[in-house]
Amino acid sequence: MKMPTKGFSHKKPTIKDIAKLVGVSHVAVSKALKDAPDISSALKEKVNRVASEIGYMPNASASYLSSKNTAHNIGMIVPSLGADTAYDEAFKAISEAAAFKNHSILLGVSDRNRDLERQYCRIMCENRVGALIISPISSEIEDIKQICAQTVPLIFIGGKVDSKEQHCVHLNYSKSAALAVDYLYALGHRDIFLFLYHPMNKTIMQKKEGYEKAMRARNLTPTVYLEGESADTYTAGCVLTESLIKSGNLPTAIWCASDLMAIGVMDTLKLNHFKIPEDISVMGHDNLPFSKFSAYQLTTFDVPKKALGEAAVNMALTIMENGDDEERIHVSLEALLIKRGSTGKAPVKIRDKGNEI
Amino acid sequence: MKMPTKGFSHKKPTIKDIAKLVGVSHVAVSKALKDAPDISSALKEKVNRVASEIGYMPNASASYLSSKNTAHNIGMIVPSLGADTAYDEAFKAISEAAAFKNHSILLGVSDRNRDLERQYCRIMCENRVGALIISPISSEIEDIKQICAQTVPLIFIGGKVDSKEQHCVHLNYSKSAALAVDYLYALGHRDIFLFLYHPMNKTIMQKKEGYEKAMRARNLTPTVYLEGESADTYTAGCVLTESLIKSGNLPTAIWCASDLMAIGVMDTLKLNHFKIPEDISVMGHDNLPFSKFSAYQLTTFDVPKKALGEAAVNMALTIMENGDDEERIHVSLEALLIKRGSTGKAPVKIRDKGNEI
DNA sequence: TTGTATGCGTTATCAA
DNA sequence: TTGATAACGCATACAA
Repeated sequence: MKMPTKGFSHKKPTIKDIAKLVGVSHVAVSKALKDAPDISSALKEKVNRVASEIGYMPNASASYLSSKNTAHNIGMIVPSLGADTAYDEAFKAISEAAAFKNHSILLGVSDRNRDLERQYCRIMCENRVGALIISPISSEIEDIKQICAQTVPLIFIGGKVDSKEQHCVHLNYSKSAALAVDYLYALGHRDIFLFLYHPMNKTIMQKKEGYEKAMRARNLTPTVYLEGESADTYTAGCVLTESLIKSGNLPTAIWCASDLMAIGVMDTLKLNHFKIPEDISVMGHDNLPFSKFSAYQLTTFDVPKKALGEAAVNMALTIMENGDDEERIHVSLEALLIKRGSTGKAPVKIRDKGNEI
Repeated sequence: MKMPTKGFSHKKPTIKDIAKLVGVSHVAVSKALKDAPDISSALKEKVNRVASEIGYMPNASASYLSSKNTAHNIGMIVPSLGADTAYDEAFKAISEAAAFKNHSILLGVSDRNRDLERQYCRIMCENRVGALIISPISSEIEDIKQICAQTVPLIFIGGKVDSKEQHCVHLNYSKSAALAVDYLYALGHRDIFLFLYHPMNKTIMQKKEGYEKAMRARNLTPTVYLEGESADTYTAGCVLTESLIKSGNLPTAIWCASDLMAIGVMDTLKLNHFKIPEDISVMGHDNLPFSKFSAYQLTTFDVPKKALGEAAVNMALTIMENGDDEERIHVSLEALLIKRGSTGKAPVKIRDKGNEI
């Protein structure tokens, strides 16, 4: 029989211990601790005093098990947390709102690994989180739905899922595409390329289709390049740009599917003595923290990360309080164009030979 | 009586349901599910088949309540997750190792708010995490210790706590200071400033003292500037640099306590037509993702974030498996100098009037 | 205003 | 190899 010196995983005081010390039943203590209306304030005071004296700490597992209606945690699964995404901000919004109601967040980073994502789903289910906020790594969500069915309500966030059959906070990326082409066209650009990366999920497809549609609507030829993986779009931007420079096939404007990719493009252009935006305009997407640095001044789209988190956590809390009824909640958010110094008027020589009507 | 259509927070299958269907006691099912040696493989197979058929999902709360020795989660509290820190990487290392053992991470972001930090400590305790990995916002950890005492073992990470009485993975920042001065001195710099920000916690103090000691050891005069807050060190870097430019009091090299601050410094210098590193060298600390961008090429210190997370999670898992014995575990990590283009030889005119012996 | 009895889902102990 | 029973800490319905 092991007896840890520090007393962990050993005997923590329970409401029964308090009950003994105060001289009442553990039921009275339970009620007193949660400030029930049918307990005398004298007893409440006594109970609370003794509780803090002996270092009583409620046991969330026991509480949950006993009263089945109140889950104590919220789950969240994201593909990444690092510089390439902005889920840290969404997490902060979620976590803060949850902490306010004494819930905590179980966070899993799937690292764009399907097996890990499923593993986290299972963990969340076993922990009976009140809701699982998930930005899936793919639009194929059948396996996720199957794992969590009947156990945990799902809230999908991000650009990959936009179904009326699921709760979701959806980011509309096709709108970004329309705005990007609009903006560059107004600056005189006719030769606009789009840089994408693998995998070709719904997020990327929306940008691609939105871009192609907007270009064709103006009688312009869409040109799409695809390179690299979502885990390292910076390098993809560098590689693409270098090959374009070599082939002498540069447009007057490049829109990149991610800020990091745009940074790679700008770095490569500058190394090759191109001026931004005088020679070429560059745009990104996501408004990541470094985009505003004066060395880049990247024109980009701000995705409302905080609003995303807030919408999601509100859904989660609603579900946890009122149950998950038939009706699916659906929130749609759009990115906002942030104009900075990386974009400017199209260079004159190019504009002259452009296909203006 | 509410009956949620989707069946959440309602009746999930339990081992008793499996027991009924298979025709054995729930105890046999419990054992079968965990592959106990004293159960026939025939029964195991049957049980597992039925379990997956009816969508059985273990209940971690019940499991924990029953067998007190195995906590199922690990807690983690950090001051921030965003671009100004690098805890996302540490988190990933921790989370991955934990998921491997079917543990999940309860994450709290204190946002450098003391009340929130305490709130999260309480939540972690109520959830009975097996260990709490915390990077406290201050070196004053008495309140944290008091809240968690007897309930949750603490593992301190980062530069703020370096006590033999606590488990900790400590980052030694004074070593960085020595290396920074060493390196700049070897490049010919004699006029080296240190830029710091509030609050003056242990992390900052280590850099300050290490720097001053190293400078004095070379008969150089230490010059320390203090500006802004940890939440926005970029602006602090800009402000400090502008005022130095105005007063014409620029050194040949500046070492900043954070990369973000160094970026602010570089941006401001470049806006004022200073060349880096020809006119002035700039160094940072932390090797954040943007430091390597070719527009900055920031010489900095890489703090071993992954190693930090790995050391911490190993401690946590050890404690969860073997209990928390008397002996405190102590790991010390040092940052590694990353030489890039933002530092170079001291400008000649300055070197001539420098105080060389 | 307080107490008794019962149950939540699982594991541990011991007996069969 | 399996099963009956008790226990984990707390909350609820109902009784006192």
